[in-house]
Amino acid sequence: MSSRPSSPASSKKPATASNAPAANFVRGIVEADLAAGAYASRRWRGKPGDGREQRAAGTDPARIRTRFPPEPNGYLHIGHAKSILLNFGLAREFEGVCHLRFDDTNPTKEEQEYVDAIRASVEWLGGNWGEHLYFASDYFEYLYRFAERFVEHGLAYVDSLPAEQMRQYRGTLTEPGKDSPFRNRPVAESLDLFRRMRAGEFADGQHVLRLKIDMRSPNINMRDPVIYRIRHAHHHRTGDAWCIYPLYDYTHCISDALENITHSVCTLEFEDHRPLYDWVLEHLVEFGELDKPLPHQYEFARLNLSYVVLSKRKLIQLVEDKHVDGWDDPRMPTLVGARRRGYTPEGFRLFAERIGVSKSDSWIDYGVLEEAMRDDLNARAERRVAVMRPLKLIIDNYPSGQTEACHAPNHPQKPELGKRTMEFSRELWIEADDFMEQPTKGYFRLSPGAEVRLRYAYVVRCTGVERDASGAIVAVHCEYDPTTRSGTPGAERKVKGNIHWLSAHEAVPAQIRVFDRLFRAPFPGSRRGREEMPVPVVSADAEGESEATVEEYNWLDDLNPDSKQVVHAFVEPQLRQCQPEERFQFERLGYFVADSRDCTPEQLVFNRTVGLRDTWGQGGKGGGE
RNA sequence: UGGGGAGUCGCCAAGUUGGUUAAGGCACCGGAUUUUGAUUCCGGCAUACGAGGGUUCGAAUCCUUCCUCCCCAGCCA
Repeated sequence: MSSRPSSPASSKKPATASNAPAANFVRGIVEADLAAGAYASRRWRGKPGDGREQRAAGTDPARIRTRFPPEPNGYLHIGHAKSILLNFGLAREFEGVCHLRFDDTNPTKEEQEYVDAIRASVEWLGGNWGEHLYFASDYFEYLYRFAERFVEHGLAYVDSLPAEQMRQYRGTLTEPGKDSPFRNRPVAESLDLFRRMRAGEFADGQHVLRLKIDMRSPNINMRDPVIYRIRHAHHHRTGDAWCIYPLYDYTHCISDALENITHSVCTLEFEDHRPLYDWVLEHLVEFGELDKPLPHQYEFARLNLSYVVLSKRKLIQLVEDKHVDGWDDPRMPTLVGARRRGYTPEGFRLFAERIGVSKSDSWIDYGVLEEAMRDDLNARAERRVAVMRPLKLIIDNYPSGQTEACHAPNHPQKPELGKRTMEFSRELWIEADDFMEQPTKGYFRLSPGAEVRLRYAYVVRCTGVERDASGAIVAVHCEYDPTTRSGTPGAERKVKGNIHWLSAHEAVPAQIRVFDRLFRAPFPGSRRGREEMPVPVVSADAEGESEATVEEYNWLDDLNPDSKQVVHAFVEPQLRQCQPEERFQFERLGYFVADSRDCTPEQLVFNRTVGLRDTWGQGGKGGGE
């Protein structure tokens, strides 16, 4: 970029993300596959099916098929947004289809409530799965039948080793495992046992079905992975029809194949599972159960965001220990939380486009997400006026009782959005931050003797302040210059300071909830990124999803005690007509959204989505607040 | 010390059949517009591609040694 090609045209910014997607390795793979016609021969009968069922049908109209496969055991979060946008984005970009598939093979963890919440969040983000809403539990019969095939071919066996012993037989990262004594159980016996497992003759944990691969493989996933376990548990969709449930590695690849998925995109930690994914599918082709071309798995780096925790365990703890007000608390990194906060699907799309997709573990600064939201909101949100910390301003030379209409554009760059009217009068509310009795250097708002423009109205000069008995300022006095009214030739008069205001007689009270990051450290629980680490190392559970931080002390110690403030503000009267979830920019303050739960015409409640960029105080806190 | 991955500007990230001056975004720094200290605009911003060797007329791209980080030992996904 330091170099400057001679071509003048190239000095212009390229097209925006939306119409010129950035290159990434997954797109590259899809393009190459398409160019080679790798998936052109696939047949599709209109719904998932095995090789024989698809074989009879016509060509698959979808050029590629991807899928977003959540387990319905919790709420989706910002990390999932990356995956959703990638998978649905690829489908849209390449004339394909993206399926929404619930990976519901563990009945003890999954609930209908979560499938509903997940559907709503994916839909909100713009994921359009059309007819293609599927459940791994829809494939239980196929999975069972295929499992019998593996047993029949001598490639699976029922193991009766207790869990603890099985672990010992598995070996370690550096030592090979050894064969289970049940490994060479006769096919007929395994088949009989497996059928009786299904029939419910055994207790949980008594037997499992394992693939027979290689106990000495350096890849632990290939050391005879368990593919079925006994669980006498009620499943949210299949009820009590089954008491044996297939495991992820066995289920996922087959589900992909049954659904004609071409590109199965998942996160990095599954790289080691890919050989197993291929092993299972290749054998099913040999058995005649599936046809080629087979789906392929590709892995990308999951999202890590500074100042945010995304592990399920931590999110649950935040909610259960009441550090937040629920899963949709605007401070939560859940999609329901982000939505309530006022974040937009379009903002997420912009964000996803900016961070890209690669295989290197990376940490995205939270500011990148905020900037993406600002960019989206700036372009779309109508402007309104709110005064968050009201201070009375009295215009001594303006007749008491007189009012006049001022006109404020709803959007400075979009005149077609029209204007709204604000009543100007003698007594106004201004932002307490917009007055300083003893201004610091560089401050160009109101101070004794200083001039400032009241946006869309007049230039005023501060003449003094009024105090109460304790000496606290209760009002600021000023005089206006009648020749400077906005929209008249006199408005040419330029003053540097430009502040917003609300007429005291028409200002409407409103509650505004101001949120800051939930954590004050960039990597909660880690010493990284902190100048001082006085906190001693505390325990960290071994549990947790793979989140890239090593926990060196209690992550809860990094909670930001001031992440939520409730202020009693005033807003302009037309806001009484706002709809839940309607978004605005409150001029000079930031972007706000009418709270989806609590905002009513009688009691207005707004959430601050994100502040405006503030280069004055230079620093995250900004000049305001 | 087994296997699988990754290391390109402060943060992301293109680029890898080797070929003149290493895309782009975000951040940052200037400057111009501006009735939001916002937006917009214009300009700047890696002799450098984890480190060391080597091959070559020429390497981020090939070879080699080394270093660092991430993932894997659930009857979770």
